[in-house]
Amino acid sequence: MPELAEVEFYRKRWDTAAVGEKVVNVLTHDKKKLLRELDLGAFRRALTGATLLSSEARAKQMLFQFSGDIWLGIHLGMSGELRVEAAGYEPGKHDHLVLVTQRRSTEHRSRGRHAGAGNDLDPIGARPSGDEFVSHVLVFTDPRMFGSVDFHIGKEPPIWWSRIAPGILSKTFTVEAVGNFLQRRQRAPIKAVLLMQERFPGVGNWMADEILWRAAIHPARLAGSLTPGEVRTLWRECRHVCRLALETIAGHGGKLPPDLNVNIPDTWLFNHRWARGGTDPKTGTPLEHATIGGRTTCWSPATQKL
DNA sequence: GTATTTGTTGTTGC
DNA sequence: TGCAACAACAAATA
Repeated sequence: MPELAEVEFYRKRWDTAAVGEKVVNVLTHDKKKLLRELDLGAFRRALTGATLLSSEARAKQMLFQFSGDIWLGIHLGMSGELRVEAAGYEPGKHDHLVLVTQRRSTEHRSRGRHAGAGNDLDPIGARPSGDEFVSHVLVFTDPRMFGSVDFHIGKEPPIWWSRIAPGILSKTFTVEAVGNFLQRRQRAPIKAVLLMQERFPGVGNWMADEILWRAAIHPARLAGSLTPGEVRTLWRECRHVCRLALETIAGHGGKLPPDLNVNIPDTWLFNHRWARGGTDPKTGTPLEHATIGGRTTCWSPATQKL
């Protein structure tokens, strides 16, 4: 599931629950894939006792900063999720990384931009009922194991973090930059080009379809065939969809109901694209599906023409 | 049993 | 060289 806004949603979940808390236990399994790059011993030793200071999401990646110059990077892959469980949670089959965190229930949390939010952020902390400690279990679960975990020690964030392309909502994401990129990829279908993270960081399969649908551009059009007007519309809808998705999906302080779709309006393609016999919410006409750029693609033939 | 899946990387060939 | 297409990764779900 996780694209730009879902990643931000999951980041907030961990951040909201556990910034200011100290890691008291690190549980891992699966050495083969997700944690393949890691020295598990060093990883557990370093993280145990470290306090979660802050976190950030960029594109589809997250970076959690801990005390002691420790950084934890997470990519959710195709099926990854971050959850927060109560103390005593028993990790399941696909819980590949589990951090047990703790703080004194009397401690005040100083937490940067969340300062002043207080205990009401934390349903467990809100009722300490005499307990000395508040505890959370941070779970990274990923059945398909396309995700990855990176561990880094240093004053600066890891190098891969700084190499993530500037966001679509940043100033460097200009019409010109988009136009130039589309020219370089002129022989590829626009759908495939929108999935390229070096220019459209955070855009995944459903966001690409949503953008093209709103821009009224057929996903199989070759990138080089777009008129200057279409390039401008595409640029605008990239920004629009990113902004809307972040507001709608990630804009609730990590407290959305578990079903991420719940607050997404019917006016989005998102809510119609998977249904068999789904219809375009703007025109009521049937949607079409095909594999374009190697991925399942949904579009509205009534408004997106070849 | 078959086909499908919201991501990324490495390989192959143009 | 640069770009485009595709297989592979793994496991759940329909």
